[in-house]
Amino acid sequence: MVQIYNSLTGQKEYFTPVEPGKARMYVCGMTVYDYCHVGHARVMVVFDVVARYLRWRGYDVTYVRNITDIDDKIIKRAADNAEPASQLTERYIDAMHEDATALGVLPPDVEPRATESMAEIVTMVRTLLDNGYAYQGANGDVYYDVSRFAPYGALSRESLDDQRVGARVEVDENKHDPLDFVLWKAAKPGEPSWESPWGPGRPGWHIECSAMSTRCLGNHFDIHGGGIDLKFPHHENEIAQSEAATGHKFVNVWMHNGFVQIDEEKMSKSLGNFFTVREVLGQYSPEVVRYFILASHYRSPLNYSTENLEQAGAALDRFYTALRDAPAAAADGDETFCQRFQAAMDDDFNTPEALSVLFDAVRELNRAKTSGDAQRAAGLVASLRTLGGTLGILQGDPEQFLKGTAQTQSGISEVDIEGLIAERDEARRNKDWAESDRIRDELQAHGITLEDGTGGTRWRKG
RNA sequence: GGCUGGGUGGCAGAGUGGCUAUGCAGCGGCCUGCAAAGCCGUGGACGUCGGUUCGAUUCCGGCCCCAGCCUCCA
Repeated sequence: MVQIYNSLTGQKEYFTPVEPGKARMYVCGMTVYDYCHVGHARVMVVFDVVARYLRWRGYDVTYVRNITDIDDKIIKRAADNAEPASQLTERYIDAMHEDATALGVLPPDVEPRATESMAEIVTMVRTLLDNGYAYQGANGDVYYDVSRFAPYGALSRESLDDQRVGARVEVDENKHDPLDFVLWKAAKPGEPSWESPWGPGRPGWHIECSAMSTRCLGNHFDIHGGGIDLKFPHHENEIAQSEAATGHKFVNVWMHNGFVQIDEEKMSKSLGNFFTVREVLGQYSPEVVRYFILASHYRSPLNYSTENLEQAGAALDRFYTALRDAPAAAADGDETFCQRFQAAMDDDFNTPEALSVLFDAVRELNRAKTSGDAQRAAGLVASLRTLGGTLGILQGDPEQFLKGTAQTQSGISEVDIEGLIAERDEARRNKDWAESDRIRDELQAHGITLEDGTGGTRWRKG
């Protein structure tokens, strides 16, 4: 059985869906006013693996990942650019989809946008007002009254009083309590707005997720995920809004992935120490980035460094070297490795452990290849490709992966490489080892490594 | 100050009350013209102080240190 660490209870729990056989999952996606950075990539990859794995385990998964396409930052950025907000968001939504596709992230089943969910948002705000969980301030904004929701603080495990002690929120005379938060924000002149019973305005950040998730998945669903920085206040507020509005339990399992860090510090837009996905993909293949993310457990911090990216590349080289020259995958994989892999993944999606199982399979595959046991090798290839598939890796052509984008990076074309190899073959036939080694060194200087095998000489990057 | 997670061998990173994690790097061997790749073998670890236990890196407690949240942030 799959076990998942539930942030709400602070422990691993066996996954028991609301509806047997189904898994309904909502993940907080991006606010689209800029390019995705590696932190966003981590969320996308991590929950992509959760969805893939649950499907592989036989669940009928509905995966919803929203897009926040209206908020203060978007408005500000659009104003700075002197362009309509919608034009700005369209551009970054396209960019996000490109990044996701490059990283092998499968599209979610539903990708709702805040601006397309206004009816549900307004309805939910109205319900909260009608039920006495919200009030309208003198400035026209509608606020959630935190004191009315008794379980407030359950997710962050802090009482209201404790939170007020450390509160850094600005004093706002429109609010009854500093911890109250905006549900509906009245529009200032020139700002994008939507009609509502409280005048033209836009939704607060938290309400849109409550509205979109319950609209797409029902009042009560299985998994809600996002970065750990969303735990408070965003997710805490979602619970307060949703449960107060629907009267139902909102979410069973809360999943939060850890940060990407740089030099032991959180990568974030506010700190400015971030790398965008497209920057990184300019230097490393998407599969390397994906492997780098999965080589750490999703709840741990992930330290971004060139060294760690290089290590991810080296690990994939080993996989693809084993896969190269291997027989075609058999119909069935190896039972033992499959079980070990499943046990690792069942334990709160322990991808590092799962990868170690795959490495053990690699050793077996290399042995089988050496001993000429084609049947065994074919079974192991099947295991690697199927199990790798649930992680979204090892689906490529080995030769292509190992040669990489050597031509563009090393400044030497594939034709030239082949030419030099032919020259070196000639030298080797003449036992001119000096010339042979000279050519090999020359290629190595271009980042090309040669391997002399029984079937001739082959090359790879690295 | 409150709350969350952590501190594992040269690096990355899992895990376990007594038995090899895994990958990269190192060392020895096989293979090779020499290499590379691969295989075989091998060294090296669990922040600190106490406690529980026949035995703790693993459980409990104190302490130290790190990261994060408490304000927009994946």
